[in-house]
Amino acid sequence: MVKKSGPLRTAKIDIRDVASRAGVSIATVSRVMNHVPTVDAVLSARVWEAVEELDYLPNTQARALVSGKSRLLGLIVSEITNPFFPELIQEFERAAVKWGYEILLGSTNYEAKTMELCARRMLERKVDGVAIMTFGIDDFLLDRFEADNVPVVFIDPAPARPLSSFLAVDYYAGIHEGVEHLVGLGHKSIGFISGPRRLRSAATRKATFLESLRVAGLKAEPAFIVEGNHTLDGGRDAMQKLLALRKQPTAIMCSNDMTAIGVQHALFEANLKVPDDFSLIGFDDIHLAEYTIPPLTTVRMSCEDIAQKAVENLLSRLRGDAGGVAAASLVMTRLIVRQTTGKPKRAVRGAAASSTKSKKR
Amino acid sequence: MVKKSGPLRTAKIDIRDVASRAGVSIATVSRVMNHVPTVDAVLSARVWEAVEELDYLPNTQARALVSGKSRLLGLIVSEITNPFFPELIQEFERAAVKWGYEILLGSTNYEAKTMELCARRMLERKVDGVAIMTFGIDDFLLDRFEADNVPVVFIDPAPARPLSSFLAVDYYAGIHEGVEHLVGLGHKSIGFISGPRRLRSAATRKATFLESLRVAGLKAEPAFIVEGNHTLDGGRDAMQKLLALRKQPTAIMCSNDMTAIGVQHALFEANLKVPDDFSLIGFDDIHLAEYTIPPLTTVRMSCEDIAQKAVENLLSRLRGDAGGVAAASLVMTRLIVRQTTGKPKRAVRGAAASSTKSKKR
DNA sequence: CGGTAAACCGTAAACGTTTACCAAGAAGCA
DNA sequence: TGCTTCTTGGTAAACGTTTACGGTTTACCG
Repeated sequence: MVKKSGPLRTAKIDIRDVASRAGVSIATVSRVMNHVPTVDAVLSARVWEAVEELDYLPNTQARALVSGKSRLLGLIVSEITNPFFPELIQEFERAAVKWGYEILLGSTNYEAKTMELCARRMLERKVDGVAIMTFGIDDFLLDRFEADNVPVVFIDPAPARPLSSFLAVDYYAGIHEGVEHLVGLGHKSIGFISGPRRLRSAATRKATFLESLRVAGLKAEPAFIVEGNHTLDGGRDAMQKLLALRKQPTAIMCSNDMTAIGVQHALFEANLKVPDDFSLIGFDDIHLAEYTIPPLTTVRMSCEDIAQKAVENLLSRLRGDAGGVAAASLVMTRLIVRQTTGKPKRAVRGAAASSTKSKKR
Repeated sequence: MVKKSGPLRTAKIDIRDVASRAGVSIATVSRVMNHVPTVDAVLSARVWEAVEELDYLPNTQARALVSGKSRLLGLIVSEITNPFFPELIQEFERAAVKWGYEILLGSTNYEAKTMELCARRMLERKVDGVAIMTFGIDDFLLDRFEADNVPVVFIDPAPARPLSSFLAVDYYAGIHEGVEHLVGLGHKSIGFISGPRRLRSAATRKATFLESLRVAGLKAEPAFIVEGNHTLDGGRDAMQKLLALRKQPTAIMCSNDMTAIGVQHALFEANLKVPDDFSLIGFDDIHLAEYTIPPLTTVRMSCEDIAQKAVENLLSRLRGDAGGVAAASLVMTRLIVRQTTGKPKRAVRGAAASSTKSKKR
């Protein structure tokens, strides 16, 4: 507010300006700014006053250069354009700032080349830790992180390495619940649209689905398992493949919600109804899932949970709590029943029309 | 690849290591890394070789500290969770990396306090320029950017200031096209669901809508103009308000696509059909718009265009091409007709059922 | 009242680059 | 051959912080 501090110099003000205005040394200013407790209260007050008056902002790069800590956390995701990730990013950032960290974002678009670029940026900007929320990473990149002593956390099991750790997701709970729900409704042939092959978590989801089928006493029809890529287009295309089949499943589970929305669209174009003609279950429970028409039954995986656990994991290792290699934290999943699941057509006995109306929330 | 370089030192390698391995001075290494042309080809080759062998990555913060350029562009958006922004961000980043820049992301969530924090981060990290793609910013923050000599670009007209500039969006073209389309179908009372009041671009969209109505010879019914907030929930709530009205519009235009999707949901819940009971037009044309059920008629505003123009604007001013205050570049909008618009119920003469089927793409 | 310990603060040396300036060698010209 | 002019590489001084170290003051105890 005080403007008398001079002729509004265009030159940026630094710690020396603050020091001289407060009548102390730069070391003291630094200590005050870093909340070092051993500085006298009156000096501290003078410093803060000077900081206010001069609108002083410390230079992050100088700080990072000498201290060796950037207070930056890297976050590498698959595709920022898939709504699941913005939700994740938001939570991750929230968790990070709570501890005084900022985030550096990277999006791989499922390309190894881009992943390498992202990793390189993270290294160059000297992030203190990295969360990798997409497919696996080449070993030589992990070597680099290790060489620079930066901890890494993955989603889903990753190769055991000195500085890397992972978050375990209990896919089984939710997915199993999903097929049980379908079986309970009378479905006997259930299709699955997977994610991109390279994405580890997608592979796990598919394997878990297969396992659930087995447990439920159904056997998998290979033709009903088709590969998607976690996008709207991929879901649409995959469903079209399924529709081209002679014999078709009566229900479809999808590796993520975007795929399911693509499926809904394919069905709409084919003039088919959900859940009358096909039952549909997604995965992730993005906010949008509540808003599709009809609202999507899906498996919820809390991205808040994931984000929090990821940064906690990273930070605890930064504090030297070590351990870390094994992941203690388990992320839960569970089924959210909305309106894309119903009895299969062929199984319908009497009350055919009423199945659409069951608005479970 | 070559591992003989020593016992895999955990210490990070710096420019000195490269220099000594290549048998040159650090100045030469620096020159090589920065592609300064006056360095001898054979030395240059030796340096690159050493860089390869040592996996050397320059320290960005040291670089930035001394050169005064961070090669970082700030991007402040409203809400990362609104799919329009990820698409924007992706394009912005693409454009930035093309010129060797990286981006620092900030999301305000429509809160002035958060905006201030974002701006502060940008300043601290010493971004070379900032694009502000959300509501206006407090003057004192602009002062800070000016004091630090960092150029700013806004979307939509902003106060004229030495270092700030803006992108002009031709809202009128698309929105006018939208109401003309509706009028052509026979609609006479058209409602509008706006964005958050504080968002300048939202205010402009609403004003433009009103202007288009006037031009079309219709008069605005105040009760049909309701405030949303550019989210799914906001759209749903706003539509519920409209549905509670005694007399209702036959068509609704929305300030963005998320709002329109919320509206579709509200209509679905009320067991009303689009476009039979209500025609609906969105704004933005996010990728998802093609996938709603039915697919959304909307006004396209190319975020690729916006992103490219924003970084070009920033970079040209960084290069000192100056000028800049006035925005030469105009971003166009145009209507994309899909399946949420049709004749109003009351105006339907004979072929009522067929209107749904007109699949224009 | 003298001496020791504790509490604070300032000086200066890092941190890893870029870059202005200078020196040395090569090449061209008389 | 000797002098000038390029060319090219190296030396060293920044950049804005943090922090180890040492020095000065104050407090406390005998």
